[in-house]
Amino acid sequence: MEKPTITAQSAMRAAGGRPAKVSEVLELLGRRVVTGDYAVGETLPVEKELIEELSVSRTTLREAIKTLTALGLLEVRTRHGTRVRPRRDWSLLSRDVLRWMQPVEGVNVELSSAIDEAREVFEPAACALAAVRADRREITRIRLAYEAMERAAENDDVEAAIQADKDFHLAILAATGNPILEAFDTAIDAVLGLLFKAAIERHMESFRKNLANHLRVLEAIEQRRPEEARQAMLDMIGFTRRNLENYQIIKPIS
Amino acid sequence: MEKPTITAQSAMRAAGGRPAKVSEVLELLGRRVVTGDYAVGETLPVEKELIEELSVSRTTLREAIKTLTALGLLEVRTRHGTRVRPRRDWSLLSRDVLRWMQPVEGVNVELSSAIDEAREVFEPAACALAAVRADRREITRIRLAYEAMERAAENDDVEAAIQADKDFHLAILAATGNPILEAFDTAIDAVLGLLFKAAIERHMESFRKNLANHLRVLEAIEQRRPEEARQAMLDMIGFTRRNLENYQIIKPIS
DNA sequence: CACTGGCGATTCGTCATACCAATCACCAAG
DNA sequence: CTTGGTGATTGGTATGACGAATCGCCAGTG
Repeated sequence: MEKPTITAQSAMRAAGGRPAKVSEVLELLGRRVVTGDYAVGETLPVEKELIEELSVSRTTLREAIKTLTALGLLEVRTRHGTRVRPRRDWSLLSRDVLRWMQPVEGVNVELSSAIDEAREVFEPAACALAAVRADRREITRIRLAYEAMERAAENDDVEAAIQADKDFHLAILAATGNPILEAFDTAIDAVLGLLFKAAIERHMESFRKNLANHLRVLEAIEQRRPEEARQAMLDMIGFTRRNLENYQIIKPIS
Repeated sequence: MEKPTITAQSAMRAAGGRPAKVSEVLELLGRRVVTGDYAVGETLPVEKELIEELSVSRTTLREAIKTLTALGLLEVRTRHGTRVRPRRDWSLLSRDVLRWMQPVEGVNVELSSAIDEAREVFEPAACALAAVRADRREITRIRLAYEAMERAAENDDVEAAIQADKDFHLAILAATGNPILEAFDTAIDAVLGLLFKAAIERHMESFRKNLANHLRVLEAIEQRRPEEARQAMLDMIGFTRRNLENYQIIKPIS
């Protein structure tokens, strides 16, 4: 029997405050899968073994596996066991999966690069849509996020800067009125935090310089100019990308 | 107690051939949620009631609910019951959720329009990436799909046409080398089938006219010309969109 | 020796029951 | 009216059991 590197874990706690055993098992097995402790195509130990190793009941184990199956990580076949599905079937936009794919500390360069590349594809388009469709409330949300960024820059508050920057992008996505594009908010929320944190901590000044780009985006949306909004976002992402590449948080486009 | 419109169900069968009760319950509850039988924010009946209504064990019910929770449809809180989460939390790229959102026959116009709009955003970009990164095997797959489209056009084979058209788009997505963009393959696979079917059945001639557009895309990718590939895909989607709008399969852009 | 048939072990799917912990509703005591 | 207790409700977990399909092994047969 193998010796998975992920053995112990932090005690997840549900809303109520209980230990929430299922989520512990879920975290543990989820990480083992994405880290390759259980390789793609490999068959996991049978239920009995996992029950003994994890010291949980079959009920708990099976509920955790059900969740992993729904996330596309596992595939259970009666009498054949539980196998790890190929990577392309994983729900990469799920918060849990994204979290498991990050190393314990730091960022997953491959994944972050892919997400950043995807952002370049759909965020400019999202801006253009937002410029056409955003209602007053949504525009206000974008503006508030921008103003929070300004305050954070003044106060040198890294945490607030990250949060406000994320909010800015999430508010634009929400303003597109397209539920499919909005599905990316998990990826943005889960990863931009890590990316921006890594970048801003290294050099707060670049965050300040980027404020002007954000303002251009905001004003273009307010003035209902989709093409300007698209271009402004494109410029902003280019600026950000150069920073992230310099710090080797993501790798350059091939 | 309410009377959900979804009460009976088709007998889902697992790989082996058994009834697969969990998937029956999953289908039933999933549809009730997306159709609004259980409205957003509403609390589902307690476990005991559902067990009696569905005539399944608690184990089976809970495993189905675990899956729905992983898909973002439900939220379970100890002592407070199971509630339907807001729509923006649903995993819209999941095959199951997409299927549940389609009416029993026909297409969901709102959803299809949103997916088509998203396609216009990322498929041209995917083409440009594919033109840069696709390896020989991936290009071959795209070409084979195109040739299958030609054959289907000659033979007036609607089913083959739909399948080949889907393959063409999926092959391009797979050739981007970006796992995030590839996550859309479920949406493409689940919805293009319905859209194209509805369109091609109405007018096979438009499928033939669209062949030239596909060929342009293929050749641009083979010749490693990203901008041409992007433009060709943009033209193709514009052509398709006009058709779909004419047949009122999707609604015009607002 | 090669093939056939069957028995038993394996493994996931489902069920029934029990107990726990947290919370809520309600009522009695002050 | 407030306080405090008390039981019912509800989801979380643990067990033990049975079923069905499959696989491996081995005895029986030609």
